[in-house]
Amino acid sequence: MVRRGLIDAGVDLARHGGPSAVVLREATRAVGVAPNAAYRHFADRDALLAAVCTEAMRQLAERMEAASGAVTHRHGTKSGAIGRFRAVNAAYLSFALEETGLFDTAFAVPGDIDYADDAAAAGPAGRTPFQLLNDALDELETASILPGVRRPGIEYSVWASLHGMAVLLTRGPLRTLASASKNDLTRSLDHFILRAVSRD
Amino acid sequence: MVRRGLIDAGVDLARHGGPSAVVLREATRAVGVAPNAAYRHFADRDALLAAVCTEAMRQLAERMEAASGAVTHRHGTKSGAIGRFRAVNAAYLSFALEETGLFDTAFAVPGDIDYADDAAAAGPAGRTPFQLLNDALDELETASILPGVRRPGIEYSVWASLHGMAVLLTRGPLRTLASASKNDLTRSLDHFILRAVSRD
DNA sequence: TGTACATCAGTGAACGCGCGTTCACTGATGTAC
DNA sequence: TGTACATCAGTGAACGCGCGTTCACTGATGTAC
Repeated sequence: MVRRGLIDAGVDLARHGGPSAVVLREATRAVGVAPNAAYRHFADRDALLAAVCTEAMRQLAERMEAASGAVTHRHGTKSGAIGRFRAVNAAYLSFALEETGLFDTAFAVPGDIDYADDAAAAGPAGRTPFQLLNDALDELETASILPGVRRPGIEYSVWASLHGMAVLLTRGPLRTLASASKNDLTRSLDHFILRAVSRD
Repeated sequence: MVRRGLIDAGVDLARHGGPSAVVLREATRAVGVAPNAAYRHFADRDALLAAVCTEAMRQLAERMEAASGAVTHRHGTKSGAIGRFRAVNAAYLSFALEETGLFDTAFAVPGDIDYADDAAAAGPAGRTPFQLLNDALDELETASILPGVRRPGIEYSVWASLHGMAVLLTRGPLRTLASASKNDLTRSLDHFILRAVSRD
């Protein structure tokens, strides 16, 4: 199916060059089809890009679900809650570092489109990255690590911390740091977040 | 002077459309000069863009310096330290929200150029945004609010939190929120950061 | 079973666009003797 | 004081590029009667 091929080709372009590398003509070239054939499947270039963005978000969700699922401590225990929270955070950052082009693309939804359709941007377990972060924070609260009064809205602050470090380390002024230094900074951020989120 | 005019025109373009709007031909048009005249002053389009980026960073520094300077509490007091720290953080976020194009551009230095030249990217008091954040954190430590053991490297975590919120609110999935909601989120982040940074 | 017709994915050629950049040039300004 | 020359900021015209998109089309597939 050409439609699927164009999206896959777009993802491949995005992986190496970010959202601006998702060039309609190049995607059709990869599929081996005439440039205008794309218009059978997408209204225009932005519609193709939107599909690629959603797919990139889905791959991020997949990574985060896998990382969370790999933590075997029982649900509701302190170690399980902390373990899953840290795993989800670490997966977000490692996806950004290892798949910078896709990470950028996941957040480059064109035009006025708001959140990508939740179902399309979710991993196999049906959860989006933002939902997975919320799940982990809920479990921290259940395990009495995060006080209930501080729970509402804290997902946005945690998300901002992760996202900002991701951007600074991959496209921002810290992008030229050696990877050992980058690891130091992500570890330091991990402590920072845990401290902001934990009961004293 | 044409050079200065091209930079100013570039800043104007960046203000409305971000770094990709810094189009060499458009800048020469604004100055009223032939397109190739730009090559008397810049090696190529990236060199012009780099100059515009540095200028954008300088304007951010200026805003942060002004915000910090407006806090009148004495240096070294707890209220002064907290006041300046919060002022610097708030200035970073309000610059991002009010001058989104310039904010993006400040961090879009092209090619392999690392930090912009510190002197060129500093405000009237000679401090860059990153230095101003460090100054504020140093004062928090002096005022015994931030324990010394936690001081090293914490600037990166604070920076990441601010930067991430800025990106999410201006270009990311939260960009469509009403400005009242955006204010709630920045206030919530303020508490989050203060908690991570304060002695228990 | 055969004929007529609609549907639809893909073709081939072309379009206009604006970009960054290069070329050979002009004309004003400063400087050496 | 005048002449010869170097410097340098800007001109005018043109280049190749690759893009997104439109046009009229072909040919295979399915369907109604």
